[in-house]
Amino acid sequence: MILKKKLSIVDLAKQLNISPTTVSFVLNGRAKEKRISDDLVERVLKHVEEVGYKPNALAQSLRTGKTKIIGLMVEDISDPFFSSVARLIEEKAYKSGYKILYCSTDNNTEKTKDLLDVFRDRQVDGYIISPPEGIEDEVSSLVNGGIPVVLFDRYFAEITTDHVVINNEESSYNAVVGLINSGCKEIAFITLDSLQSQMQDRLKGYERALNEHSLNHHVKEISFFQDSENIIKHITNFLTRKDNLDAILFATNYLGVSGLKAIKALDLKIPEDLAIISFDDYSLFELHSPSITAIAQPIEEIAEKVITILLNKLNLPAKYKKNQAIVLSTNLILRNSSVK
Amino acid sequence: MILKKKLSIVDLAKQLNISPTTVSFVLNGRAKEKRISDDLVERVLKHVEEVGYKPNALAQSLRTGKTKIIGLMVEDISDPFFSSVARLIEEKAYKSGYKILYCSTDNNTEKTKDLLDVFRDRQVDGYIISPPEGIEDEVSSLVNGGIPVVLFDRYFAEITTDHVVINNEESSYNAVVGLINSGCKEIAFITLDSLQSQMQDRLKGYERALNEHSLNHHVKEISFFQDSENIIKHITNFLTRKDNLDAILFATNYLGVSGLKAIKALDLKIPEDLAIISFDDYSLFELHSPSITAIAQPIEEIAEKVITILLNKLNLPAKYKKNQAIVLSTNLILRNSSVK
DNA sequence: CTGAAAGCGCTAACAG
DNA sequence: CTGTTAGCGCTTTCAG
Repeated sequence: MILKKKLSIVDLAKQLNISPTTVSFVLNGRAKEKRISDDLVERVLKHVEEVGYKPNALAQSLRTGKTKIIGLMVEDISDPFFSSVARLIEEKAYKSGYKILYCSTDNNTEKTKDLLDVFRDRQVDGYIISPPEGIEDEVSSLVNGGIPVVLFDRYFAEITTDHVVINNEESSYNAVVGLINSGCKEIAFITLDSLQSQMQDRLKGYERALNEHSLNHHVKEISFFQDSENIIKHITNFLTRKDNLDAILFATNYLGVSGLKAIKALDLKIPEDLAIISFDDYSLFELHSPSITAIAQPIEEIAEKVITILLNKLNLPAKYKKNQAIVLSTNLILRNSSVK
Repeated sequence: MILKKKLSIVDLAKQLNISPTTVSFVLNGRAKEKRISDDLVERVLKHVEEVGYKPNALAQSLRTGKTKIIGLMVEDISDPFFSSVARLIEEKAYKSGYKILYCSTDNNTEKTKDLLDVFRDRQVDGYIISPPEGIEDEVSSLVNGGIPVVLFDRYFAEITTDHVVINNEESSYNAVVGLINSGCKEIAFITLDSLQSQMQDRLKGYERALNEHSLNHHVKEISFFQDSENIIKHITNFLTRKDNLDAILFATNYLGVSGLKAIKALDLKIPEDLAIISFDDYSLFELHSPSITAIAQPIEEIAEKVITILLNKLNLPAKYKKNQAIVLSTNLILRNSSVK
């Protein structure tokens, strides 16, 4: 079925006794424009079909400078939030003829810089990035170079970029207020020791809610760079030291999962001993006993916005597009873990 | 920091007053071989560093026919099993200088064929595929064309390929025997209506165990192509009709998750009313009440084998490599859901 | 309407 | 040791 020998456009031209130019025009749908006879067009198309000719995308890219490849850099593709978003982005990208070159950054600044180089070398047409700290300069220079970049999940306040994020501050504010209303007084916030915008905003929301109600702050910042084993240890330690807590808000899904494991090991009752809310929803939280209240991100909307903005930029000259900062709303899914 | 203007190897040569060839040789580490003076080598390297020159990977690829890109096709990147494997593969690939072009096949044969075309057009150097049914011919022609392909999770018995799978039959056999030993008599197997090898093998193991103990078969095959909503409905319906069941083995993680939801909705007690075992472990199963016994796949080993085999083939001429069929063992993690 | 020819940036024979 | 040069396969300008 599939031919061994790779045909080039020149081969086709020879076989058809016409010039490569003509073949190229026909293939690129510029026949009308170039006033090529319908007869010829059909003959070319038919022959292309017959011999199963496929243009060499590499040569095309080298010539046109366009690769039809989007570079997707997420924190960790095995995280359910990121893999779900990636899945949807992929789908929409393929529909528009774009392929995805992807990688996980591990939130590692140096690794990410290397990866950006790799992507640049391969001349990806556009970037979708959930950036780690410290790559402002690299992103800036991409943007200034007129290359489409969309950040998501977090962004850099200092530089102007397209980005789509959620209303992090409001989301954690609302979650904490919910806990307060259900009678909690000593509410902890377990988060990452991260300066990334989304983490800082979640922290702000938590603090604002507590301040408005004159409650004590209990913030536990966990280092991102460790395995779940260690995260559980740190949470366990925190919970043991702070034995007066009556509620916890987890800043990410995997902190939530690790937290649940710690709580289980400590044999604490949810929500009696500890009310729980976690950022990011997924099946685990629904099926847990008791079910876990979660701040669900609008995954589909995020993916939709990200890819729409990017495709738009890809198709229109840079000058016509101004940057978009999209802030989407989360959905607080009330379950049994947060009501005393 | 990053330069706007793209430098070519010819520019460098001019600036250094030498020929592009020399620059190319130095850059490709063939200086010694070509007996280029250490002095010159250093001068070139220094200059390259200074001006921040990066070769154009596209041109390199067009010239050499190598892209240093691996095409990764999984069933669904948002599935925790596949995303975990993908994560590990990615990491190892990058370490060897390979990038990953990925896509989800949705188990859709036509879509996969298209995707294979796309990958071929982009001249990926090698393929890692968890194949849907019906792409034997395409895989064959790739393999026959001398292109490195490694299948995983499933394979095609009819064609010889490198692949890494798990001992599916034995795994489900052992799981079912476990259920039988703990007193279960009416054991259901909830699986997909799939002819893929891994599904068929899991079914075989189930049937063999039942036959050896002269127990009744209760197989429910669910169509792959529907959302989880519908899967839950089908499972609910099945459980309602078959109200004499005392155990279920789920053939995949998401069937397991859907099953748990159905069971919860029906208010059945695990393991009293129904003992449960599911293929594929993850955090949900450990934290569930009761915790769910799972057949854990050796994710790291799978990724390790897959990428090792592929890199090997990539680096050695096809003739020297014979195909490897790796069968890895699973780990039955006994938890509370399977002991009556 | 069609063809010749000039590159895109790189590699590698081949010739000094 | 180093330079010239011919492509890899495609697009596109410019001339018919």
